[in-house]
Amino acid sequence: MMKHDKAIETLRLKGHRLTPQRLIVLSIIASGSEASGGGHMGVDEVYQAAKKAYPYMDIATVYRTLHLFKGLGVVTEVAIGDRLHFELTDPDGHHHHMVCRVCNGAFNLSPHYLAEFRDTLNKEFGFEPDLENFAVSGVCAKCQEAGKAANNEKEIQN
Amino acid sequence: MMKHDKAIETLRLKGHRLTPQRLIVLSIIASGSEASGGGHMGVDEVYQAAKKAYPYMDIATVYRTLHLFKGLGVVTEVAIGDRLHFELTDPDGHHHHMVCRVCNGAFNLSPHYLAEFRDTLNKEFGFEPDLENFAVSGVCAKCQEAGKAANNEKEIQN
DNA sequence: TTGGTAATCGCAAACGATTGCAATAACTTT
DNA sequence: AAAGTTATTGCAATCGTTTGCGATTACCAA
Repeated sequence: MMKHDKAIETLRLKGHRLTPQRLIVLSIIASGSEASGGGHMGVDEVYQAAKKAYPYMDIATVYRTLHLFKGLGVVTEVAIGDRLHFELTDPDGHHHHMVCRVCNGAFNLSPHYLAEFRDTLNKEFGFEPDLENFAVSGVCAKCQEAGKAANNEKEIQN
Repeated sequence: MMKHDKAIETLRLKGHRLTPQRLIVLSIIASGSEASGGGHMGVDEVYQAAKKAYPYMDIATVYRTLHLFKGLGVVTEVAIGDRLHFELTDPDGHHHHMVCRVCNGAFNLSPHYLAEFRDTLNKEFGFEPDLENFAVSGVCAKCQEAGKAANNEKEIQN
């Protein structure tokens, strides 16, 4: 609710128009983030929900709107298993993601784990990394366990 | 030359067929990596070169071949400005990349800068990150300078 | 309240990348 | 050397995403 209104204010201030399409996409992302417990929403998920509220909604408009919101910092883009997902930007400071390549789960990662890495790249190479929207791919603890179990079964069968 | 032959051997051993298409793609990647000084090659770059040597070559075959090589560890995939690039895998140990989002330049990054990061994720979250093929996006030192200069000019004009 | 104008939209085409399928060709076996 | 098996290919369709374009519409000024 709070973030929602703030986002609308941001749109106005930067001279963007308040179209029904934008308001719908915004409210969907906002509700989605609440509903699924800090959940990211896939683009098609947003599109399907938006079409229900506004049947003429086009997928291109969804993409353009999400990119606009991303540029305004209203929304954060997360690449999950090479699809794009979006969530309301966390107002209490950005967080990053660990994305499991097996179950596609996304886990939050506090920025402090990256601060040192950024400092090193800065000092050693003068390179300024984009860490506002950082995601590491990998395998989460659960899927590592599941993987081990599966391997054991294979060994038994052989 | 060395790596080239080794790659062919790897193909054989894993039971993959030695087709002209695969040999052509391999030699293109090998020469490309030599030519442009450790350079990555874009997929279309590989495709165009391959078509000259073998006019029936299809872009789908190039993608399939590159993915096969990637799976065999012969070739390393690098995402540069959201296009895929490929290079012969460095036999002296993997290296990572810093990719400049302004000039699309790619700079090598020794794995030791990531070792600590991996350890932390492992211990704190049980998360095993994929760092074999890691690239950070950001802005390189040169483009930061250029950016500052451009901003100064703007200020003068206003 | 009305009209002007520029941002935004829906549509369709195009992008880079992937995939299904029937035809082909590399390897194995004899 | 010839035939059989099956991985691999070329082609075309499809995926998710982006872009060009003419039509629409949100906003501002009169």
